Amino acid sequence: MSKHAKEMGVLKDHLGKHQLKFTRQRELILDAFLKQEHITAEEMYHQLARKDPHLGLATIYRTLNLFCEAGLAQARHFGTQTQYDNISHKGHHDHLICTGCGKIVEFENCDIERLQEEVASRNGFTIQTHRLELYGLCSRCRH
Amino acid sequence: MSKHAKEMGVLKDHLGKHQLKFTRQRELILDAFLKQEHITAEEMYHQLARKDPHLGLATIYRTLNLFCEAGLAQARHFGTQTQYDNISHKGHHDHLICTGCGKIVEFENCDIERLQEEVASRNGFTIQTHRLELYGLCSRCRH
DNA sequence: TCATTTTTGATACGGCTTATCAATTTCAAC
DNA sequence: GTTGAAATTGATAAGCCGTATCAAAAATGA
Ligand SMILES: [Mn+2]
Ligand SMILES: [Mn+2]
Ligand SMILES: [Zn+2]
Ligand SMILES: [Zn+2]
Repeated sequence: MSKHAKEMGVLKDHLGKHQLKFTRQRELILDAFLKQEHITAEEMYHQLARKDPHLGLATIYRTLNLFCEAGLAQARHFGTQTQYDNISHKGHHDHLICTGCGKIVEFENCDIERLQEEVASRNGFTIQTHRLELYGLCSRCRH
Repeated sequence: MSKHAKEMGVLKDHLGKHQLKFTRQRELILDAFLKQEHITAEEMYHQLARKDPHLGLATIYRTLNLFCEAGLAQARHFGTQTQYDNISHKGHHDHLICTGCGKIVEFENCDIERLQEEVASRNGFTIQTHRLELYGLCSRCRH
């Protein structure tokens, strides 16, 4: 049984339901993706260049977006490039980002979430999504 | 005494401190900018085309970025284009954004801010900036 | 195997913003 | 008010990141 059997199953389910095909590239990219917490398309392109030098960047983008549709990934626009967040085994969370070294720390805080709902309803809004990112220096970079 | 004398003073101070010059374009753009809460460079370009058809888009971008450095504006990346937020007479705030009509509502919530600090320090971070955006439907768009 | 449909990879394109650079304007010193 | 160094402007090229295009290749299932 492969290391990522469960997620591979999620992907195959999604493919089956949408008349999409299971390809060598999709398998390769999923395997690499699941080893990461956050990764950009470009980073993955360079990583995978060793395993398959002919894998195109467009395929990486297409496939990571496919993972988003399948619920395995989520696109996050932190800096200039899109980070694909591996949410296969995680619920909702927000991020702390170090402006020094780029380190990303995940966190959840129900109190903040609840206050967000309060702010929204006070203004007559119904929240669909939100983004909360805290930018600053990690302990290592502060010194 | 002009309507925007105070902000014009802030701009002139900044110019003086940085060996920059006071130009007709900068005055024109500041006047238009201060009448808005949030505006994109493109929107301002079209608005000002009537007053000065030769005003270039690059000048608008440059000048809005200058206002950011002078502390009069703040760039916010809500959607595809950058919104320049008029903060000349406002403190820090976050935003509710309607995904239906694009309406933007500003809010402040010290409790959220305090919890953010807690999360950060618990993780060894010192916050420099943050972004909090709540996306959803306003009361009008919900019905 | 065969036929149909989807996918892939190379690359052109597009939206938004900044860089480039010659011509113009500002402004402080005469 | 002239002058001249320095900054600014406007037109447009370039850059970045991601998507669209399309012919060739691969996958599916009858
Ligand atoms: Mn994450
Ligand atoms: Mn605002
Ligand atoms: Zn760091
Ligand atoms: Zn609305």
